[in-house]
Amino acid sequence: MPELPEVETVRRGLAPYLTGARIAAVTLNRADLRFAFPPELKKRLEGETVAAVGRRAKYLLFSLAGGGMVLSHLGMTGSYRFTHLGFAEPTRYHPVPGGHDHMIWSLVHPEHGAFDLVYADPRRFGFVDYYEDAAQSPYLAGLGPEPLSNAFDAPYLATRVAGRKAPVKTALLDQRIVAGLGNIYVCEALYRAHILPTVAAGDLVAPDGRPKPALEDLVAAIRAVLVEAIAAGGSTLRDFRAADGELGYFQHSFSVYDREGEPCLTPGCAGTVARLVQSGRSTFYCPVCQKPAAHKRPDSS
DNA sequence: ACTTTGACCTGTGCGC
DNA sequence: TGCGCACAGGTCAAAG
Repeated sequence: MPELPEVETVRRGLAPYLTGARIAAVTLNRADLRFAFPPELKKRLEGETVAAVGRRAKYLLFSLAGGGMVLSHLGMTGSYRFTHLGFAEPTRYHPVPGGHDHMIWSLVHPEHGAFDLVYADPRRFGFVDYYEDAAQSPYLAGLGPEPLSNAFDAPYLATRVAGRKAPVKTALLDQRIVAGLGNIYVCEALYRAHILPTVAAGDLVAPDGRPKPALEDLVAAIRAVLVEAIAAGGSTLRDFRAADGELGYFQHSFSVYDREGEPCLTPGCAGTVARLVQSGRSTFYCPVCQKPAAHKRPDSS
């Protein structure tokens, strides 16, 4: 479910309540998610204070005042929510047996009082890990740059995909090349840049190693879709605060994703959105206005 | 070294 | 209304 914008939205929802909160108790309702909970997790967290809530790629990073760090990945169906926020009296949340509320932090915040943070994950593709030092996490090692950072630009991307025959769709899903994109936003970015998902990634690079204009378009499109999606997620945070709801999912409208058979939304394009399978994942695209890499932009001469 | 395929799980929506 | 099947936003390990 969650790609970079969703995880960032979760982070922004959690941060105001978690930062400065003391973790009074940790409840684990099963031994594992995708992987086993670290054996020391409960002991290390109880009594600690959350210093910051960060994000890297699709990972949430809870930094503790004592120096440790909790890393959390939401998998496909993971979500966080608060219960009892704003209640005058501390009230413990008791999950339904057999449900999907796998981890609960009972928190006390100087401003917000006592409340619970609940992690739910029906498919259990998510996981939680703990490190004394963030640098120890193998999940963070080897990740590509954040797509919204200055380190991610067309020349960088050109160096990473030069000579690669893999489809550009596949390359963009590779977290070592760029970190945080998933199936939806890759489809959306390729659509915006008018690039066919099946194009070999290396075809976006000129023989001299510099990015072709199409690759520059692609980088700009990636940035734009992410920025817009984060902005859309931000609007759901108001609802979340008001409704004590779930963090991890928000309604967002997509231009091509999951629109197979519907008309292409590009102005003047008469195409119909098509679906194909690449590396076992659905790709949605417009076969009319998305072109091979060699195409020239309308404004180029 | 590279790329593709299966596996991990449960829930949902569709066609029959 | 029920049943079976295809499919789901991610990642890792194994197989080609």
